[in-house]
Amino acid sequence: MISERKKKILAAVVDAYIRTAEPVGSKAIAESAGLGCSSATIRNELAELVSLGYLEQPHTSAGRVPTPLGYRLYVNELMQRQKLSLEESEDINRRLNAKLQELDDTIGDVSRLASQLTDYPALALTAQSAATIRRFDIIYVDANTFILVVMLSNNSVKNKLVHLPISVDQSMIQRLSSLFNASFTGIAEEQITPLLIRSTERAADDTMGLTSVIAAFAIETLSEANTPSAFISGENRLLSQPEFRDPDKAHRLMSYLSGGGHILPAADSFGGTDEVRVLIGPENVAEELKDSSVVIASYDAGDNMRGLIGVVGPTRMDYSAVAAKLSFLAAGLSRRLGGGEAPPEGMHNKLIIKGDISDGSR
Amino acid sequence: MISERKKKILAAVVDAYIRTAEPVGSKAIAESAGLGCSSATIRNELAELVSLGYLEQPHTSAGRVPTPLGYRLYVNELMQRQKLSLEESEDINRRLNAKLQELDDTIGDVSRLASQLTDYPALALTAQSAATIRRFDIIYVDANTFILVVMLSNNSVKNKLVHLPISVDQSMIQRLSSLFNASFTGIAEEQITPLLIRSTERAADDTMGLTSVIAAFAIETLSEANTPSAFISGENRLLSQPEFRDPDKAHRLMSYLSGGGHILPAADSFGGTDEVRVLIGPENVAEELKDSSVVIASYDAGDNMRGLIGVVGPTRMDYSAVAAKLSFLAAGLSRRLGGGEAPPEGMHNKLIIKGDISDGSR
DNA sequence: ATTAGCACTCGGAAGACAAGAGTGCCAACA
DNA sequence: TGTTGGCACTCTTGTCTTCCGAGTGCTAAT
Repeated sequence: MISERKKKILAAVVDAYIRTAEPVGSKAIAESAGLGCSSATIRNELAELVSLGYLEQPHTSAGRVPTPLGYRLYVNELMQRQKLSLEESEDINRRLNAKLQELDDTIGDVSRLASQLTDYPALALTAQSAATIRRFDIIYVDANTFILVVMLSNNSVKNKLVHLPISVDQSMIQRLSSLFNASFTGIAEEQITPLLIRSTERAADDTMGLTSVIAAFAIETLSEANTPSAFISGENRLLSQPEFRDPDKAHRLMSYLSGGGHILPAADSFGGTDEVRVLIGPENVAEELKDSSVVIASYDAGDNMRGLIGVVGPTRMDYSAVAAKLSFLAAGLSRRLGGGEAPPEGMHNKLIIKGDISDGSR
Repeated sequence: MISERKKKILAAVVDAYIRTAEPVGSKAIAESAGLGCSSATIRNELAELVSLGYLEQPHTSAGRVPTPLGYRLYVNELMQRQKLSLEESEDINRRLNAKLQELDDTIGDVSRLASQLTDYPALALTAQSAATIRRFDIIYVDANTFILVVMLSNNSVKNKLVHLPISVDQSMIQRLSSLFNASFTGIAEEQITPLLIRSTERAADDTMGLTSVIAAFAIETLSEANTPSAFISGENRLLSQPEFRDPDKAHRLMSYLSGGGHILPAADSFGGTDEVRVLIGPENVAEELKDSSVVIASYDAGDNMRGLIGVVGPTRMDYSAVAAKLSFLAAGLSRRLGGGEAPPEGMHNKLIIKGDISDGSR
C-alpha cells in the first residue's frame, strides 16, 4: 500500500530528525540514505508522503518533519530494533543488582535508573493490586512501646513503632499478636470490618482501644500497598531537548509530571506480557502529553502484580534505543521480583511493540 | 553609617524588585515609598547606594537592581519579619499532621511540603548522626524465610525479609535473635567487627553463615541511617522564575540540585538552634549556586540529630515569606520529632536570621 | 539640602535587507 | 512512465539600522 522506497525515505527522515531536531531536506536524504536517486526524485516522494499524512512541513520551503502518524509507522515497521550492546546490558544488570539487593519500595530507584539510562524523564508506577496480610507480629519493646510488623502476600514487610501514653503488659501484646495472626491474615482490606475489630477486641479482653490502633495500621498498610503509586525522576532532562527550549512549555509538562503520573489511564489497558508500548503525541489521553511521546514497559512484580516503567520525551524521541533499554530493564526487574519462570539473565526478551494506531491520530 | 533614608530607599528597591523582577527606577520609588521627596533626590541617593555597593545598574540608564550585599543588608535589617497568617499556619500544621502521622523517612514529604508552601524548589536533608541499634528481632516465618527487624536509637524501625535456599529450624532463629539482641545493641557501626561476628556465630552454633547475613543487615541499616541523605522536590518551580527563562541556566541548576544536595557543606557549620540561615548568591560555596540564594532552616529530629530544610531560588527571592514559612515548618517538625521540650503548637518561634556577611560578597 | 529641567545614553522593538536553504515545477531524457 | 537537472520562488534567519522611551546625571534655581 505504500511503496518500499517511500518507507525507506520516511525512515531516513525520522532517523535524521531524531538526531538533529531540524526539518530534513531532500538533499540530505539523497546523500545519506543509500538509495541511488537524486534529490529531485526524493522531493516528489516527499510531497506524496506529506499528502499521505506521514510528514509535514513547518512552512513552505522548509524541510519535512514527521507527523505522529509518521512516527507510528516508523515505530511499528520501520525502525530497526536495537539490541543493547554487551557492555550496556551488563551495566544495567550491575546497577540493578546494586540497587535491588533488597527491594521494598525502590520504585524510586527504578525510575531514577530508567531516567539515567535513557536520558529522558522517567516514571515508575505500581499497579493496583490485591495483596493480603500474610503474617502479623507485634514486638514488645517496653511497657509503652511496641512494634507492629506486617508481612504482605507480595513479600513486602512494613512496620510501625507505636508509643503509648499508657502501659500495656507483655501478655496482652502476645495475645493480640496471635489473635491478629489468626483472624487478620489472608483477607482483603474491605474484609476488615468494624465487626471483626470489635470481636477481636473482645477476644483479647482489650479495654484500652489497642485493637483498633493495630487494626488501623493493618488497614492503612493494605491500602497503601494496594494503591497504585507513581514516582518520577529526571524531569530536568527535558530541558536538554530543543523542543522544550520554551520554558513555559517545559514547565507545563514538568509540573504535570511532578503531580504524579496521571498516565495511569494508559496503564489500565496494559496487557500481561512483557511488551513495550509506545504512545505517540495525540495518542496520549492526557492533554498535557498531546505533543510528547511515552514509552512504557511492564514488568512482573510478583504476587500477580505488574509494575510499569515509562519514559517521557518529545515525539522526536529515540524510540528504538529507549524501547530496547526499557525492555531490558523490565525483564531484569521481572527476573528479580517476579514469582515464576523468568528467562535467564543474559537473554533479551523479544521486543513486542504495540501501540494503538487509533483514529486519534493527527 | 548609612542614613535612615537610604535604608528606606534600599528596602523599597528590593521590595519592588522582588515583586516585579525588573530594574526599578527613581520615579517608581518616589511614588511608592512614602518619603516625601522627589525623584531627583532619590536619584542622588540611588547613585550613592550604587557607589556603596548595595545596588547596581544593568547598564547606564536603567533602573537599579540589588547586589548580593544589598540583599544581605535587606535580610539582616530591613525586611519586615513576616509572621504567618492564622490560616497559613493552620494549613501547615494540618498538612504536617496528615503527612507525619508516622514519620519514618518522610524526608521526601517534608521537602515536597516545603516546596509547595514556598513555591520554590526545596530540599530536605538529614544530618549525619550516630544512631545505634536499640533492639534486634528475628521473626520466623517458615523454614526458609524470616524477617529481620531492627529498631534504632532514633526510633526508626527497619526490616528486611530474608529468603534462604536452605532450611533453618526455629530454635536456631530464636537463639540468634537473643544473641544479637544481647551483643549488637547500643554499639556503633565500627564496633561490629569481624571478630564480634565470628564469636556470635560460634555462640549460636551457626554453621551456615546465617550470622554474617544478619550482621550485614545490621551494618547496612546503621550505615544507611547514619549517612546524611538528601531529597529534592519541586525543581520545576524554578522555571516559573523569570531569571531562569534561559533553559540552559535552569538546566544547570536543576541537574545540580537533582544530583543530591551538595549544599551539605553549608549544613556542616549549622548551629544547634532553630535558626534560619540565608545564603545569598556568591555567599554560597557551590559554584552552581553563585547566583542563586538558599534559605535553610534546621529542626530537631530527635536523638540529638538535626535535619535541614532548604529552599533554593533566584537571589531575587521573597526572603521574608520564605524565612517565615520555613521557620514555622521547622518548628513544627521539631515539635513532632524532637525529644525535648518544644514550644507549644500555636507559637511562632522567634525568627533568628543569621548569615555570614563574609568577604565573599561583592 | 532639595528640586525642576534638560540633554544624554542605552536597550529593546520594529523594520529593511541579504543570504541560504529548500521547495515546486517544468522540460528533457532513459 | 519514472527520473533528473535546472531554475524561479518562498520563507526563515541573521544582521544592521533606525527609532522610541525610560531613566539617568548634571546644572542651576530655590
